[in-house]
Amino acid sequence: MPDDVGGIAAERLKSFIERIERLEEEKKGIADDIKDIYAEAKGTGFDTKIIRQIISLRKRPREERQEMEALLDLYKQALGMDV
Amino acid sequence: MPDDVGGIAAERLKSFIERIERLEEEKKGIADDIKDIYAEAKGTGFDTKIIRQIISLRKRPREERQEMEALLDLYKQALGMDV
Amino acid sequence: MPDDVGGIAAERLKSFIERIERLEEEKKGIADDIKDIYAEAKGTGFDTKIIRQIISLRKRPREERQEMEALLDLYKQALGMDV
Amino acid sequence: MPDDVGGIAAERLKSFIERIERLEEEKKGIADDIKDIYAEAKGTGFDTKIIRQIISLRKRPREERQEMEALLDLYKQALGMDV
DNA sequence: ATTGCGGTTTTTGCCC
DNA sequence: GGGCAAAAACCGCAAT
Repeated sequence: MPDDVGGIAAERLKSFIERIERLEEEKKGIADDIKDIYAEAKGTGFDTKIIRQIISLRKRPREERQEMEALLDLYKQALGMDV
Repeated sequence: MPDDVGGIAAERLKSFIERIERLEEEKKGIADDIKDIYAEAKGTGFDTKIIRQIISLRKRPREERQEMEALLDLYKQALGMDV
Repeated sequence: MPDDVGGIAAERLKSFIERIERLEEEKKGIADDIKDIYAEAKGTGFDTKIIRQIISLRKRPREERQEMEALLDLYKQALGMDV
Repeated sequence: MPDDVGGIAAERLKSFIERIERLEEEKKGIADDIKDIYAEAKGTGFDTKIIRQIISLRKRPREERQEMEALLDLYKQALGMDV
């Protein structure tokens, strides 16, 4: 562990932190852009919640999705909920 | 809500989603870059948990100042001082 | 607006705040109990994520649920996703 | 995973869910009580937003102290001081 | 009255 | 798998 605070380790630490902070700002900028698009979509009449669902679904492998649905059905059945 | 699925609304929807997905990829790319830096820092011997704490602490003062200002404004408002 | 800080208004404010804080503690206690049950269910082999979905579904009126599903299908269709 | 839907697992699942739902109702009840107090405070002339801020500020020091202690521990750890 | 916004709580994903 | 940070859903408020 670099413990010579006055030496090079402190510099490195500072550098790491600043690089991370810089990237986090960029990340935040993009997040804001995404938010803008959702707002625009909403303004056009779309339901943003559904859009989020779609995007979420497109991320997951179809197989996994079906597995979760199957499990959900199973639980519903066990509870006597309408199948 | 645009319900002519085959028409222009579908195109718009597709466009929105693709724009969002594109930006999310970018965002993920940056998140990965950040991860890499943490890995590098760890490889250099730093404790990433501490680095996270430091970054969090550095972020807080910024937010906190804004919050305090907001509270001050609220007090002014509550006291009937012109805003 | 009660602005006589030294008078009864300050007392009332204090009282409100303490009552709220007391209730928030209770609320947190219950939230912890809920967490415990999820943990127990998980320990018994259940999938907590699905349980959460079930509970969420049981909260919503069936009609509303179907509406959302219909909208989701519509969007999927518009995007050419497997229907 | 217990898959004998008709058997005891279904009973257990049902039991877990009902216990959770019961507690969530209680929690909601308390949340409503809190809401009522805010309403009462508002009716008395107080600004609820300010009250929320105050409660939030009062909560913070508690959490912050714990956080600082945790950070201190981390530093000790990072410096190789026996934990 | 309706809708957008801010803040709070809940859920999800991630790293260890 | 358990704890922690980020994202999303939810709710009350305000402004129009």
